[in-house]
Amino acid sequence: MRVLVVEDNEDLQVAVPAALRSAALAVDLAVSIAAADEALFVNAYDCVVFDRLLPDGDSIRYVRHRREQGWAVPVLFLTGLDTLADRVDGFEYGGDDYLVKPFAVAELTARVLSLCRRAGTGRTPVLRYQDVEMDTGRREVRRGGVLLGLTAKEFAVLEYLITRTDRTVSRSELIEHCWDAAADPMSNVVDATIRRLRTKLRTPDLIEAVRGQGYRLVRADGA
Amino acid sequence: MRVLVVEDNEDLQVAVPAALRSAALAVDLAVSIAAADEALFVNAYDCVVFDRLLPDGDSIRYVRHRREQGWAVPVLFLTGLDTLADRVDGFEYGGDDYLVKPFAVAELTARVLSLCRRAGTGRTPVLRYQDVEMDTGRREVRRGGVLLGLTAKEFAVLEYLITRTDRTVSRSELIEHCWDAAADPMSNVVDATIRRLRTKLRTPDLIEAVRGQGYRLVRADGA
DNA sequence: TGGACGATGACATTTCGATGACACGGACGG
DNA sequence: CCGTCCGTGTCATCGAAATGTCATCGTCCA
Repeated sequence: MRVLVVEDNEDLQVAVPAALRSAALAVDLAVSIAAADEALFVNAYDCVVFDRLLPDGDSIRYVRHRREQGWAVPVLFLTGLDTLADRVDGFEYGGDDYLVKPFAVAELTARVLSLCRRAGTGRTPVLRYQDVEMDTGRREVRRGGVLLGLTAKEFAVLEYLITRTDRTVSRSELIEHCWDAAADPMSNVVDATIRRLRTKLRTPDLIEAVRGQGYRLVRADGA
Repeated sequence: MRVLVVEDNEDLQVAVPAALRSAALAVDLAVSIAAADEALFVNAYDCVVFDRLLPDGDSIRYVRHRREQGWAVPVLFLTGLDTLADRVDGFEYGGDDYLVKPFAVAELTARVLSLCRRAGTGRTPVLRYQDVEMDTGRREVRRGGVLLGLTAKEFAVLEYLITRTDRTVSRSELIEHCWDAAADPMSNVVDATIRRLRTKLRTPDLIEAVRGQGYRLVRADGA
């Protein structure tokens, strides 16, 4: 899951991405509406975190504008203006959630995860595939009850695959959703991550490679 | 199925063809309208993906021009100009579909496949010929319910034949639609692929050779 | 009966995924 | 502040699968 954070406050520019990354999200940062527009132009995000007030304007106006054109990516606004009127504005103008400063980064993380999930295959806090259980809230994965120590990237990739069981997912799709803008689409990062995942899962063929297409988890009915 | 991608952005020049190829499409690349015109003159394509803005002009003007001459190949425009007015323009001037940047390459692939299919046998998700079923979305082929492991080329050739049941398809036509520009029309790649297909289909005469003409699938009513 | 054409199988080449070794950088603890 | 560990990305290499090439054989028809 990939998130764009649009924030001009220097403290939050550090804290917010850090918190989201530790939740296995890929995070890009933009410091203005113009920069955000550019990033949204180039990449596919699963969620956007907008500060209300940015150097080049009020982000609500921007989001409203995009919504009118059918843009559907979930948005969470951060704001210090905590009046009820503003809160209403946030929702009316295309915001999906709202967080009033000061806020706990943990809370932000939880809300962003929820928004990402909402956009995807219907909010499931615990994902299952055969005897693999992913607790997306705690960021824990168990295989047959045994806790596997997955890293953030491994978690992100497995989550993406597991929410798309039975579908083949291309490398570029994985890069697009599990890595941030710094990722090189030509490298074999995905391969490397898949390999580490397979090792930790202790069953290499749980994740199947589809030659020329990508990877997939096959819905195994009986087994 | 063969697709022409017209794109001047270097990142997309890599990513888009890669994604389409992984969907078993043969892809050629042009970097300008002039190059595209040349390619369209020389080869037959099942679909064209046009970037809106190219170094030598707006591709919409070009497509409109070609449409006026009766040109009917499906076109998908990629654009960053996401105003409603532009969207309308895209359709009015001969575009069959429209994708606003940023887009997920998976989405692009899905739309292109859909356009290719629409142009052919009118959007059939599952193609059938006798007891052969092709799931074009999933890229799977079954014979009497049994999954056959077809490779990308085999799939492409069978798909082309099956959507033209009862018609004889020449080798050059197959080369043109299932291979990219690098293919040598004099070689017997087609023969080799047909042979492998026959083997996997387990019935050699399912694909019939027409001496001096090419190959065809015959609509067998009783059998 | 000879020649053109398709079928076939062996083999060469290319492509792609798997793998392990290593490099880099940030986090953390001493 | 330094050293170590861990997560992550990169690279070279290997091997298997896919694809392309070639020589040969069979067959159909003039």
